[in-house]
Amino acid sequence: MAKEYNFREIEKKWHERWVAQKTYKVGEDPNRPKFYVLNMFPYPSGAGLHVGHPLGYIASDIYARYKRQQGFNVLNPMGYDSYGLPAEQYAIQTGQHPEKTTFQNIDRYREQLDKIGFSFDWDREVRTCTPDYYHWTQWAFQKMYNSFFCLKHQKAMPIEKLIARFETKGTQSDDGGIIKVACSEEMQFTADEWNSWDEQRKSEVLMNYRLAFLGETMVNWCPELGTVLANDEVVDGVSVRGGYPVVQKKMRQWCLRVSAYSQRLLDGLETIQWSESIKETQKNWIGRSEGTEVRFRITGTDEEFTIFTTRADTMFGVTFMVLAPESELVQKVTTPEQRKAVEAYLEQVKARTERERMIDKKVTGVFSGSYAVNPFTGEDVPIWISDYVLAGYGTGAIMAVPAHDSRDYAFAKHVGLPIVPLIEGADVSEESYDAKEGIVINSPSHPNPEGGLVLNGLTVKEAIAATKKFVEANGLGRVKVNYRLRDAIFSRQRYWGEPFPVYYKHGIPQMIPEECLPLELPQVENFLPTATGEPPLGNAQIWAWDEVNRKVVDKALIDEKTVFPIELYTMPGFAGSSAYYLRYMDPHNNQALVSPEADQYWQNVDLYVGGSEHATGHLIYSRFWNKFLFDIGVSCKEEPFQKLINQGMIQGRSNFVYRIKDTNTFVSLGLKDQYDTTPIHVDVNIVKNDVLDIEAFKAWRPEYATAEFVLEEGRYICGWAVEKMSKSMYNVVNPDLIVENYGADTLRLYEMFLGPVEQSKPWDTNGIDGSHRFLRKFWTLFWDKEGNLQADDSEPTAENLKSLHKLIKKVSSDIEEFSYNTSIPAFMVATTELSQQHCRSRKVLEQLVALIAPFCPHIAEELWEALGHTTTVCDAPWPKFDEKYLVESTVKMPVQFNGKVRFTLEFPADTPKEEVERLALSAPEAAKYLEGQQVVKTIVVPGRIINIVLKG
RNA sequence: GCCCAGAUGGUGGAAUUGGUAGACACGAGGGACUUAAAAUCCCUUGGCCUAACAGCCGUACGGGUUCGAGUCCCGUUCCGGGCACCA
Repeated sequence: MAKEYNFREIEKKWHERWVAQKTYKVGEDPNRPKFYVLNMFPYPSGAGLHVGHPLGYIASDIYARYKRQQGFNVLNPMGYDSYGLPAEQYAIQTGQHPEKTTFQNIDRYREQLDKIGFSFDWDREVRTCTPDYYHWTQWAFQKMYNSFFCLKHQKAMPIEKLIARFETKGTQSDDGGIIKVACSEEMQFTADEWNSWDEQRKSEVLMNYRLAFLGETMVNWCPELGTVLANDEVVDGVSVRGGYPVVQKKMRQWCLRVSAYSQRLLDGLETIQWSESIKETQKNWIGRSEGTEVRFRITGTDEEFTIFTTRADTMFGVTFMVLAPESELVQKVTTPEQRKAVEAYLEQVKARTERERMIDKKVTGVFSGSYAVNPFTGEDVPIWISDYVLAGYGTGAIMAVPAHDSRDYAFAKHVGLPIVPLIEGADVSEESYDAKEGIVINSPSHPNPEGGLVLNGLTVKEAIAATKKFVEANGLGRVKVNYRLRDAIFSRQRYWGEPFPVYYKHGIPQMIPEECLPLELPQVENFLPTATGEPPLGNAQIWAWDEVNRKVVDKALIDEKTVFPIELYTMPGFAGSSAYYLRYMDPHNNQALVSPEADQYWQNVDLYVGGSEHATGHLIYSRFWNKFLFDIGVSCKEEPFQKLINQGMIQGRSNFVYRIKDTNTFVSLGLKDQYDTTPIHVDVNIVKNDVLDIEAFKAWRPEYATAEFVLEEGRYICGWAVEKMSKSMYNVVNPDLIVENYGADTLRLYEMFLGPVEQSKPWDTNGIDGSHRFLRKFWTLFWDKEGNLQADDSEPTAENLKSLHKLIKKVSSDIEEFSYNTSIPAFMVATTELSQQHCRSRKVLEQLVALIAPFCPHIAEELWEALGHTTTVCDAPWPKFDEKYLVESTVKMPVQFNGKVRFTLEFPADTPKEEVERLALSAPEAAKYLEGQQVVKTIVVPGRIINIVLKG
C-alpha cells in the first residue's frame, strides 16, 4: 500500500512541534546577519480573515523562510492594530466594551493565522491598545510636543533650545532676518517682548512651533461619526469609513507638524526601494512646487500683501488679483461701496460645503473695490474675491494671468476682465495657453538705464529664472518652495484610542510626567459623546490629574490648584501604527520604546509587505514619525521600510442565478436571454465550476425550497462576475475551510500560484485541485509502492542534476523578485521530470525538499524528517545553483528563413563569440543548410542564439 | 486636465527582457480502469481551412524600427490607480 499524503495529520503534528520547540523564536545574534520582514499588521475586524488577507503574509513568509535558509537571522513578527472606529461603532450599537470585542476578534484571527503555518515569532506580538504598547505612543507624542523643527538644519530639536533663543534674541536670526523654524504662521518678536509675556501667552506662541501642537484650524468634521478626520480619511467629501458627509469647521485640535518634514519625506523616497507608483503617489501628496513670492501694494495705501506664483515670467500679463474668501485681507481691501456685495458673496461661499464646491465648479466672485499696484509695471489692477483661490495654499492670494492659466481665464471671461497674451503665437481667443513653453512677448525688451528686466525673446524657462533673480535682487519678494502636504490633525473625539497624556492647568496644556506614563484609558459606561457635546471620555469619572500625588483621580476633586482636568480627546488610528516596527525589535522593554542594542541590531525593515491603499496615510505618517525618532536618536535609520511590496487585493468571484421575473423559476446562464430575468447573487460555496448544486440551493433559503429550474444539458450553469469580496455578495471564501479540505500547504501554494503578488486578482476556489494534486505527486516521489522511503545513496545522474539545477535557478531568482507564481510551474515540471527519471538520489531529494520548504513548510518538515534529519527544515541550507549542470553547447532546431539560418544554442554567456560561431558552423545539424553556401555574417545573442546570414 | 500602471485562448496567467507566443494550472471534450460513482492515469484543446499532411491568421487597434516585435518607437481606443480650482 502506497504511503498516503495525510496533510491533516502532518500539519497538526508540525504545528504542535513548532510551538513546543519554539522553532520561530528569534533573538539578536551578532554572529549572523539580520533580515527584518514585516507585514502591515491587521485591524482585527469581527468578520475574521477571508482568503484574501493571508496573501501578503504568505508571500512575506516565503521570503522570510528563504532568507533563514540562506543563513540570515530573520525577524518576522506579527501583531494587531487594535484601536479604531469599527470596534467602537460596534460598542455603541451593542453596548459591549470595545476591548472585549477587540480581544475576541484577535483570538479569532490568531486561530486562523495559526492554521496557515507562518513563521511568526509570536513572543514578539504587539497590540496597539495595550498600555505597555501605547505607553510609547504617548511618549513619542510628548517628545514631539517638546520639539520644534529647525529648517536650516532640517532637523527636530528640543523646544528648550528655541525658548532660550527667544529669551535672548526673540525671533531674530544671526544674519538679522527671522529664524528659519517650521511654524503655523510667521511671527516676529523681540527678546524683550517675549520676556514680558505671561505663561499663557508664551504657551500660545510656542504652539506655533511645536511638532505636536494645539492648532485652531479648518478640520474635516464628520457629524455622523462625531469626530474630525485626517485628510487621507476623507475622499470626495465623505468619510472613508462609513461614507458619511464631511464638513469644514474651525476647531482647536492637536496636530502634528508633518509639513515640516516635507522636503525630507520627498528626499527620502530616493533612498528606498518602493514601487514607482507609490513613490509617485507620495510625491503628488507632498506636492512640492517651486515658485516666487511677490509683494503687491494696495493702491493708495501702505498695505502690502504677498502672492505665490510658479509663473514669474507672466508678471506683465497680470490683469487682476484674486483673494480667497477666507483671507484676512478681504476686510482690508473691501471698500464701503462694495461691502454689501462682498458680504453677500462670503455668505454664499460659506453655505456651500466642500463637496458642493467640488461637484459644482461654477465660476463665482466679487469685486472688492480696491486695486493693487503691479510692482513690475506700476499699473493698477483690480482685486477680486473668489473661492477658486484656496486660503490654505500659498498665501491665499494670487496674481491672475488669464492668458496663461485656465482658471484665471475662466474667471476673466466670466466677469469680463482683459486678457493679455505673453507668449509668441499663443491664441487665447478660445482658451488659455497653459503650457510652460514658447518665446516671451509683450514684456520689456530693451534694458532701461537702471538695468531693468528683459524678458522678450527668452523661453518661458529662461524668463522664470530671470524674473526670480530680478525679484530677489530688487527686494520685491523671494524665491519660495511650497508644499501641498498639510499638518496632520491628530485628535479624535472618540473613546477607543490612545488618551493624550495631557492635562490642562488654567487652560494651558501640561504634559503628564514621563515617569507616570502610560496614562491608561479609563473605563466608561457610555461610548457616545456627553450631553454637553464633550467627547466620550467626558463620561469617565476617574479622569483628573493630581499634580502633587502624580496620579489620576476622580474628576470631582478638580480644584484648579493641584487637581486638573485631563484631555478628553484621543489619538487617531495612525498613532499606534506609526512606530510599531520598532517595538517588535524589543517588545517587552518597559524602560524604552526600543533599546539601542536591539535598534542597532535590527536597524529597519528590509522588506515591508502591505496594501497600496496606505500610500498617503500610514506610509507617510510612519515615515514622518520615524524621521522624528531618528532626529531624537531613538531610531538609527531615517527610513523605516527599505523595500516595500504592495500585494494586490484578492477580489471575490461572485456567482449568479437568473430568476424569471415574478416567478420562482431559475434559468441556466446559456438560456437566460430567452426570458426576462433578474440576476441574483448565489453563495459561491454551493456552486462548483459554475454548476449550481440545486439541492443545496433549495436548502439555502426557505423561499427557494420550491424553486424550479430551466436547465441546459441537465445542469444549471451560473453566471459570474469579479467583485469586492464581501458578505453581501455571497462570495467570501474562508481560509479555514480551504485548510480543512486541502491543507495549509495547498492553500499557500495556490494563493501564490494565482498570479503575481502585486496584482489584484479574483479568487476562484476551482483551480485549487491542481495545486493539491501537485503536492500529492511531489509526495509520491519520495515513497515506493510499499510505503517505504525510496531515497538511496546513488549518485545523481546528469539528467537529475539538470532538472534540479534548473529548478534551483528558477526558484531562487523568483523568490528574489517576488514572482512566486512562476516558481510553482517550475516545481511541477521538475517533479514530473524527476519522477520520469526515477530519481532515487538522496542528494537530489534533499535539495528538492529544501527548495519547497518556504512554500510548503509542513510537507517539507515531514519529508525532511523522513530523510533522516533531526533538525528543522527551516534551517536546511538553501541549495546552491551551479550553471555547469545546465550547459551543453549543442545546436537545437535550425530554422531557415529568407536566406538565413537561425540556430538556437545553449552555451555559457561568457563564451567568446568566435567559439560560438565555430560551434554553430560545425554542428552536424547545420551541415545541410550550410553546404555550398557562403556565410555573410553571424549575429550572436549572448547565451543562446546565433543567426547565420547566407549569401543570396 | 496632469501623472502612473495595464490590455495575451473559455478562465487564472507564462514567455529567459528583442529570439519557436500561449509554459503551468483550471475548465471543456475524448479514452482507460471500475458493476457504478469517486479517485487516478492517458490523449485533444487559440482561430480559420483540410480526410490528413500542410497552409494561413493571431498578443486591444493603426503605423514604424529590425533578419526577427507580445516585448522597442509614434498615434488611437478601452480598463485600473493617484493627484486636481495647489496659482
